Amino acid sequence: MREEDSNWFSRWEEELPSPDELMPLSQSLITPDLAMAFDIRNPNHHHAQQQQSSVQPAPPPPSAAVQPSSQPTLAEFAADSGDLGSGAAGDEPARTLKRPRLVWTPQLHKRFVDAVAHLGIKNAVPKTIMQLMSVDGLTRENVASHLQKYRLYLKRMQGLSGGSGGGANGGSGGAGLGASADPATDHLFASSPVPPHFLHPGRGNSEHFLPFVPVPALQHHHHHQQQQIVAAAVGHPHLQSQYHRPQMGHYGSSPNSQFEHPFLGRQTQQPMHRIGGTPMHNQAPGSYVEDLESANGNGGRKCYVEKQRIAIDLLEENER
DNA sequence: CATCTAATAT
DNA sequence: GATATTAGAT
Repeated sequence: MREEDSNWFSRWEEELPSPDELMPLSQSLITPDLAMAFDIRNPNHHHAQQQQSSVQPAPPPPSAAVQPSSQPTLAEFAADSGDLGSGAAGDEPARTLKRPRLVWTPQLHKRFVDAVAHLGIKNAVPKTIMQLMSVDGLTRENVASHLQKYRLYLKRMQGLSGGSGGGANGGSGGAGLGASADPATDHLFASSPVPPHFLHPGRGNSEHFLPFVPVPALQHHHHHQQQQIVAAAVGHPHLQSQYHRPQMGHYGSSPNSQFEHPFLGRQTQQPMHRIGGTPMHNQAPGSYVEDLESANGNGGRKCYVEKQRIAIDLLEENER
């Protein structure tokens, strides 16, 4: 028995770069006004690794409300200029904003996984996932696309860990680091632990937690000035794919730590710090999910999306 | 209309 | 290579 077996998990996240540390070198240097101005001037094409602070998916209400206390929004631009020479220039529908490619950072992906875990495979559909994640700028398509890939990843893992046991990587319990079926198909996915239920739905034990989440309507409160600020990480397709993946034969060590990317965005501002000074951190691989179950499981009864959303936020706070 | 899967485009 | 977008079916 190697302690590694139980250690790799407690540290898996610590190795992830924290948003603050990842802060590249821009972001808050840009004032909201600038960002806005930039936004309008963004003719087309990716090449703009800028993120939108308050991107309105469809209706662009001219609410030029510039909030001085904008959260760490990004606005990371840089060499966005050079479009590919030509392309479609000319028309720049301010109404049809084209957002930059979303970059799924490990943190963002983690939120995604948490959301799926909290919802249960059954309710984990693009729309609900997106809602639970509450990341500004995230669209249903973003999630759908990612979900599609994620499902394929899970499927592959099921195949490898189902039956033979072997070693796949750490076994079914821990999907994530250690070994992936194909290092060429999943990079990101390996950065987040995969709840066991994902691998065998209807197997193992607990059927599921959330029997059915009504998910009626999320935040439809009349006054919602909570313009989440995103921050979805966006970047250059080419720039980001510069790093390689020297991870091939790694065994119980630091599998992934070369992930360096933008930051992830948060939503509603939550100046809250630790809770009551109870650092109950270090959750075991299995207990991290259980914690959730108690929150929404049978004992907890049905909860509203809002609650779940909060749950995710808190969870992240704890696991940090 | 939302979702899923596969294929294709950027 | 990672995402986005599309198509066709459910």
